[in-house]
Amino acid sequence: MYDIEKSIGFLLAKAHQRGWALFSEEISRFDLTPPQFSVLAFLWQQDGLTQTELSEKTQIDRTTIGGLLDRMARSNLLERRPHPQDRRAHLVYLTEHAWSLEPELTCLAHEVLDRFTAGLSESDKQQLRQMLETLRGERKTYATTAA
Amino acid sequence: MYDIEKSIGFLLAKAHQRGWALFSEEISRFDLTPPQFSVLAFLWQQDGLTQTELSEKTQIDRTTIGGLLDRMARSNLLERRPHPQDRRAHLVYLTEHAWSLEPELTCLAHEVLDRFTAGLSESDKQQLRQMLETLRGERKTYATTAA
DNA sequence: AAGATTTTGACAGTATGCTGATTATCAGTA
DNA sequence: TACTGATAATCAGCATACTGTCAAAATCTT
Repeated sequence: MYDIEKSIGFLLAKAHQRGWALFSEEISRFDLTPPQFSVLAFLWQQDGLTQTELSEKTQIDRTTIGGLLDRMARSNLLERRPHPQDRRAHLVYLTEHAWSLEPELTCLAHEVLDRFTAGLSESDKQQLRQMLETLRGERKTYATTAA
Repeated sequence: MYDIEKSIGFLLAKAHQRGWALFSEEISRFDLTPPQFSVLAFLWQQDGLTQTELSEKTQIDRTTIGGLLDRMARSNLLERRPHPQDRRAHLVYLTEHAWSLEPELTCLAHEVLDRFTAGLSESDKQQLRQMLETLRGERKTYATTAA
């Protein structure tokens, strides 16, 4: 017997599904999707990365992030500039428009997250974060500009 | 500032991503995907459901489960039979082949889950299950044959 | 019974997310 | 310098997952 309803894999998928749905509903008016918001959030921290670097930071597959950046460029959120030293690579930069959205979207993301996790206490949330980090697995650490 | 790396939504997505990858790797030799395994697990519990009932139980979108069942039928895992009372509906039944896979796949799923959650204690896992249930949100309860 | 509403499943369209192959370029080596 | 291997990004192909639309059939209402 396999009680799928009790399986952490299944529950993870369904919790993720609900989080995605809640967040999608809120950010769709900005023509954004949850992964696109993630990319924005990483680029707000640091701009001018290659697609491969962005792929490693966001843990989004190289081939997936290609199309994702295409759509974000089409929405005037970012642009690709040639890499000065490497003609194979592109550097990804946010547009003024993307920068201007930062305060509002940051606030919105916090609100939605609070609503999503309304059933959990602060210590629950901290424990959950740690457990999810554990499940996420060990990853290479990447040098940050400001260590 | 939005620290996306600490966001429960983001961590949920990445933990889910890793669980999916681990499980995929193991069940791909059965030509199965994680959602397809979920459908199997629900059908092992109860057979002969309509697509809509199955969609509600598995929390997989009506339109998504259509194609999913197509592919599973193509792999000789299930078949659709006409509903005796409702000519719009189909009843989904597992094949002998699907039934024969139950012991092996159940065992494999437990193994992979144990490996996935190796970093967590038993009480951690129980807490995590409860928190994920909370995040998953309240759902309608469906009558089961054996209440 | 006749008309309105709902439900079931299909289809089109779009976005993620992956594998595998390909092209262009870079870097190291004989 | 020419060859070899590695790397950056794209493309094709497939499987989820959702929205919206539709036809057929069931159900409710009058």
